[in-house]
Amino acid sequence: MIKNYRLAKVEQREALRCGLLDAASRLLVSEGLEALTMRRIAEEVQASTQVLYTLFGNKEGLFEGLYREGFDRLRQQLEAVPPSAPLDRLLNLGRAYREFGQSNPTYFAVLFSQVIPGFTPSPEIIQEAGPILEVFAVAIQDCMEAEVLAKADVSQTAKVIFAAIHGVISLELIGYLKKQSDQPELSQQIFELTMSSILKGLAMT
Amino acid sequence: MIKNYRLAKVEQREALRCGLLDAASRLLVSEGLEALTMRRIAEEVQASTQVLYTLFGNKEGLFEGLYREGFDRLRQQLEAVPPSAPLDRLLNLGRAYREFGQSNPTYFAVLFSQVIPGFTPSPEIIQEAGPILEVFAVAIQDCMEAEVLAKADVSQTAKVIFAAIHGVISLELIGYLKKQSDQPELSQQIFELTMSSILKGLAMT
DNA sequence: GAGATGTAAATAACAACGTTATAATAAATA
DNA sequence: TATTTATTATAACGTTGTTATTTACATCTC
Repeated sequence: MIKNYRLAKVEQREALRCGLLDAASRLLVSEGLEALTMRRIAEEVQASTQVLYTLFGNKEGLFEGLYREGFDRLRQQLEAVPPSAPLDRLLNLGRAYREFGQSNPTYFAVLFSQVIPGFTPSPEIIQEAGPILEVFAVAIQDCMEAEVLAKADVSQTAKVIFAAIHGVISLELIGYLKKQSDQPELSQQIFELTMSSILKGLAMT
Repeated sequence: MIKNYRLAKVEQREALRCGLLDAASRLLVSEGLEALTMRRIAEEVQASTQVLYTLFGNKEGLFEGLYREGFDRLRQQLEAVPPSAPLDRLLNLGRAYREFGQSNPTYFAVLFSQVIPGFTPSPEIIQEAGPILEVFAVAIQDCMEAEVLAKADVSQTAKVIFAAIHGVISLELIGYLKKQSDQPELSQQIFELTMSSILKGLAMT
């Protein structure tokens, strides 16, 4: 009986935690980073700001939850890429990553831009990025075994490919790849060219 | 006489403007983004916050000045790269970019991270990035003429190379390329591997 | 030259933010 | 039942960007 009470307690607590994170997530997506204030989040679930501090400690703690959520969404989007020939799959993973950034720009900013001035993501949070790199790593491993990529350190290769892709999308989201006055240079072209180039380069021994 | 007074006025005004931007720049480098508040900047030159608003309008206006300064510093660092064989020069330009990011992480954040929640850089500011891409473009043009890179659209190629390099440095600065538990993976290795791979890929017809 | 005028600066205030001290309320323990 | 603990709501504090108000001052008009 007492145990049930306690269990209910922690469950309720966890539910409240999830509800707050969910509200924060919704605010982030629908109204952007500006709307993501402690008062606004609390108001969204009709609670006081105090609960945010008992559950998350401070705003950084709440952001850690958003990190996890963001990485999870990204991972799910990557894992939803259907199987295909090794190299095609790698290309499609890259395209899925781009699509994630474009459809969730605010989450992308939370994950990869420093949206809180003095806040550097903790080692624990950085470790949350592991599964994303892992998805790329297995696809790369397949490519190496199919001999469409040169055999090399898989982890390093994954980081190289991920970084290149990430660079294009970062610049694109800020607006640095927009056309300047003359011909309309499509960001997608740059993206595809970057992917094909880096893969070509990594295919050589 | 009257003209001299007016001239002196605008000169004084411009001097004050430069002084404020300089103070902001110093604060940004020495104490980071957290210290970059309107009150702190004004205090640094012993003035009231009001002058900041008459000269820059608001904080975003002041940040536009920092954008220009940041891009200028980056351009200078790139132009300081000594001439060498085309491909070597391109590699050294990449390394200079990396060095800029590592020695000026806060400026890097201003230029490429969205440090003000609701603020997207204006087209004018984005155009400030032109000279940087241009430095890469001429080096790439040389590489194409020397036939160490395949002939292609120079502007597009510049963006591809820049994006790949930028991706590595972005991830590195946030901390995502740090070693995870086992072998100490040097970020520099990833950087060099990314550059050589993308250049190899772009060398093929 | 004296008063009107318009501009820029200093001061103080405002709204909103993250955070915390205080007080009240519920629950667990003895 | 009494007491201690934990959690919440309320209100407040300090700081932020920004603005209203006042004050100083240089310029223009008569």
